[in-house]
Amino acid sequence: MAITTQNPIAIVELCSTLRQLRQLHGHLLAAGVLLDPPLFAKFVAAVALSPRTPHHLPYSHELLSHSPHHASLFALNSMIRAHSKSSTPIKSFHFYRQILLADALSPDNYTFNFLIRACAQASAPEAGRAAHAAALRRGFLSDAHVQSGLIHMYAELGSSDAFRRVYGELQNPDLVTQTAMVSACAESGEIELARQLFDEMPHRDVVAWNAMIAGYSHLGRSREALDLFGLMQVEGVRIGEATMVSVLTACAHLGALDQGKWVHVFVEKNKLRLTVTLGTALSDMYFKCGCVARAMDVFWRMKERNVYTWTSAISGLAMNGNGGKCLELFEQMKDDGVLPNEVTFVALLRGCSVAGLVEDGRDVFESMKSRYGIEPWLEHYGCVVDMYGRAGRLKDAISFIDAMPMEPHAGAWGALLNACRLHKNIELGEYAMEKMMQLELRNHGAYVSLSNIYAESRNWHGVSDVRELMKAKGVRKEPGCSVIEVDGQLHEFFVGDKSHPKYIKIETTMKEMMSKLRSAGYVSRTNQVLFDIEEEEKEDALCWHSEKLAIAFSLMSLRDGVTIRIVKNLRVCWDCHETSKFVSKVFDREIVMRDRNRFHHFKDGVCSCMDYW
DNA sequence: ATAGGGTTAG
Repeated sequence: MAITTQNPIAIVELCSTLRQLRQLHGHLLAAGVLLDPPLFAKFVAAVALSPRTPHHLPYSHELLSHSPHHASLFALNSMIRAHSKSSTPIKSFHFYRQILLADALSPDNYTFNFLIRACAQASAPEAGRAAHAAALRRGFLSDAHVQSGLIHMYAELGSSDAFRRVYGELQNPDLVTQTAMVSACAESGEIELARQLFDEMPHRDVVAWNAMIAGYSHLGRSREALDLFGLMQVEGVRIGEATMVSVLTACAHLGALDQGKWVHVFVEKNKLRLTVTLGTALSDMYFKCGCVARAMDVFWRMKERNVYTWTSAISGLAMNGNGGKCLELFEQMKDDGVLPNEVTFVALLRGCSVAGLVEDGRDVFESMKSRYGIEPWLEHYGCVVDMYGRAGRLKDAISFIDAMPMEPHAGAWGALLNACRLHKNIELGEYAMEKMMQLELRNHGAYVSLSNIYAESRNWHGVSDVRELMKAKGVRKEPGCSVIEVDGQLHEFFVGDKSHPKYIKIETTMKEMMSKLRSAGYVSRTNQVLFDIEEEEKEDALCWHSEKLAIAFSLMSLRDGVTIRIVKNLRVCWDCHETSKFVSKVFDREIVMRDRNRFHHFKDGVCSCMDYW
């Protein structure tokens, strides 16, 4: 590496190994650059905050402890800041004490801001209250960023009363503080209050808009997030990278491909740099819209990829049923020197599961602990159960559950139950259901799965028993909802929904569609279709599942050859799945359907899931 | 010289 002393700080960013950092340090030392205290402080700060080096934090600590006379307030504040974002935030207090112990130094507003954020990151209420008290004692509570930090911290700690009190005591809250309050209210679920505060703000900058948009996005209220983004453009607020990230998240959640593409064009037209965060959000949006090729294209165009980027891609491939590619990507991730985390393994195991790669999956699960020192979560166990079950190895699945070191959760039994549905094992299915109900009485998905097991084996008594049970336990099925996008406009359909302005035409189209499908050999299995519907509606032959309504509407609205893209909130039922297969053949139309778990790509009468889901 | 908002899975 060629080293100049022109801009030592920028070079820190380029180092990706501890050796390179040491080398750089040696060169700067030899050149006498680090004799200048401000530059030394900057160097330490850059090392501490350098995101690319795994050992940057201990190394910056080492640098600092070898030159105590250089430990300026700036350097120590930087250490507190760096730790506040790390996995060991509580170490911030070590540097806070160092400031207190140094005769020539005393903490300032920056110190407390970072310290308070460290407490939030550490979820440490006692430390947080101590930092709050210290900031008060030293007179820094008038600082907007300290206020903002406190509000953020109490929101993070789940203490709604506390952040309201902090905010309530202020006479004239600054823009920064108001924004923190909006964000805190949204985070604690009080989105309406957040919106009210937001609307009442005399000035709203980009950050305030982003906080509000992210608030909606976080609660899954993605349409409101996009609506607000529209308003933001009307007001002429300058749109930046962070805005785009929030908007892309909302698009991904909704499966709003047209709007997502618009963002992509915007990013390119305005020459926004494809940073890790923005690139990841963009690639993830394409994955969640079922556009694997575009997603991978963005992925490989990125200059830098971190664990989020890789995990998003592995998970995206798994969702789209490309499990083999997941493992390939995992190898490339390792070659790139990026360490996987818990979430990466969830994605990988799901990939092995959908691809039926049982042996690989078992190796992956084993390597988690042995090679990466990662303790599996309940989710990981659930994935493995799903993997065995899906492959038809129900015995392996059940003995895996029995061998779990902790109490199996409802998810593990749920995975087994789904496997029993796929492989038509009533006896084991009933057992799994029983176990599941001891843990989670209100999981409507379990009831539907069990009912489908009965239905597929024509056991009508079983079906009605489940219905009775649901009624007795007061379990209500979440209403099925499908969303499609036509010309950038989102259309939402519920089960038996007749509220769409063009419903009459939808109904006609639907009838024509179904009769064409029937003459092509489609046979319905009404028992399953009707399970989700209320008793009185059962008689009504026109009560269609939301995805069927969405398909009929697409056929009458979309030009020939345009892919139908549907996002569904629940798992797709057998009948709608069958219908989609036939539509793809009879109407020569590709359908991409995202359900609760995965994607179904229908083409020429075949689904990418090979009828296993 | 340092401060706010955002990314992954379920």
